[in-house]
Amino acid sequence: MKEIFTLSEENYLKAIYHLSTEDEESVSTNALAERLQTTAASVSDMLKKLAKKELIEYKKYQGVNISEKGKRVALQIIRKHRLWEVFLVEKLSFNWDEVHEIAEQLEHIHSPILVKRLDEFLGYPKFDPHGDPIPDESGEFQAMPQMALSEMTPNQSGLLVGVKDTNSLFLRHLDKIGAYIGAKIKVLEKVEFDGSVEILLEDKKTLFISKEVASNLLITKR
Amino acid sequence: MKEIFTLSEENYLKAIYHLSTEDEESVSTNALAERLQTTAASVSDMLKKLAKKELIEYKKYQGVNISEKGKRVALQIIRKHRLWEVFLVEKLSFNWDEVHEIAEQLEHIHSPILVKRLDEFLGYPKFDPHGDPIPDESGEFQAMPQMALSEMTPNQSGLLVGVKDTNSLFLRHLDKIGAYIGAKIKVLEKVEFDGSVEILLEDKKTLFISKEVASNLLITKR
DNA sequence: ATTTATTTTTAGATAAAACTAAAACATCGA
DNA sequence: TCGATGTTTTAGTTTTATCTAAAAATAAAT
Repeated sequence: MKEIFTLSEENYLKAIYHLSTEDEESVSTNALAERLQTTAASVSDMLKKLAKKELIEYKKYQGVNISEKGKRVALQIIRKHRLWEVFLVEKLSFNWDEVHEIAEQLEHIHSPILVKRLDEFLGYPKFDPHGDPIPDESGEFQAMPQMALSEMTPNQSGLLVGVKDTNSLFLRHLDKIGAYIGAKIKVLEKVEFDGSVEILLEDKKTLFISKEVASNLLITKR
Repeated sequence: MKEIFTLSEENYLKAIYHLSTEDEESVSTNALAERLQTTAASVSDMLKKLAKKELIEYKKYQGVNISEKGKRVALQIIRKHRLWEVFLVEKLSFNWDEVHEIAEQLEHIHSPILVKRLDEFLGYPKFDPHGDPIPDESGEFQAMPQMALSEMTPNQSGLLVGVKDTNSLFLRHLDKIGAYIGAKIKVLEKVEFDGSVEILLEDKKTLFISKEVASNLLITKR
């Protein structure tokens, strides 16, 4: 007897989950309204609904925290989103900057068996094309210790494992400079003046990365 | 500037299209209500909406006919439905009796490029797992001349190219007796008494097919 | 050709998810 | 501590897609 949620409820849950992992604190109404491109009033309405279904813990004027139940639901949606992204890139040869909107739709397809079969078809991937971990059926995922490129010091090196921003313009910029998930990156020098970083990419090519870009690249050591 | 339709509108259009190809005449409100498991009142409401968008031709109390525009939209949804069914069966190893409900959801994903890539990935299939033709991007499809097995006469033979009913129980019965799309079938004898048919399947095995089953199997000669 | 039965449409309500405007609450600075 | 400011909630609408009950139109039957 699997409980079914509406498109809206699913999108709210996902947003609440993401915002609560970004900040440690409870999520504010305004932050949600901003994220979901809607008004605080609409958010308020929906929060009452989600609280009644025990998907969130909510006290008026105090912001929300996602409940265990809510987290389970959110992680399954995220699982589907990321699996579909892998499918689109690996099987349908989409570029990694083109898959987000389509996956936003596909993530709401309800069929546990479909997800299972898709996972199998894709060879049980652990990360999506942007380097984000894919939760398993019980919501567990591997979180590697990672840091932003902008926080590394000269002579440290590691692998590019993820991006913070998944904006299309940003991703295409990465394609252009030859950076991809899995690439080896070594920090050569940090420029005091503008916060940019000089790196060695794949032991082949040196280049300068702006502060903005560097802070959106996630690196794991070895 | 592609016009977007709601889930409901798409489901109505598809139902109207299917009902108008089944009967030659215009589609009645009640038939639609029955098909969509809703009330005549709801159908009446929706018909006004679809008519205003010029997706159907509608005169009060006279039933509906689908317009050219409506047909275009319906055929694209049907295209998506059937492509996804091929994907589920060919790539995710679903059985042909399991794919309908999932494809009912997937058919509403809006992304022309996705459909194109999926079609390519599947090798431009012309028929879905039940033998139904897949319309191309402009809505054209190959319609083979076909007849129900129950209408064939002894000694005629042909290939099983489709099923009328896609009910799960029926399809699993076909699996059990070894009948599949593409199988060669020769009519040996027709039994007067109960309308059943004795056939030779794949030049290997003879068996009796009930009248009910025979009338749901579509055969094309040679 | 009327009456009866069936089908279809309208009228009025409901539920979900959004909105605007206004009221209630919280917080921070003086 | 008490306003000023900003945040959040409530109240009242709107839109979409339903529904039930009743009215209107069509079709069937005597």
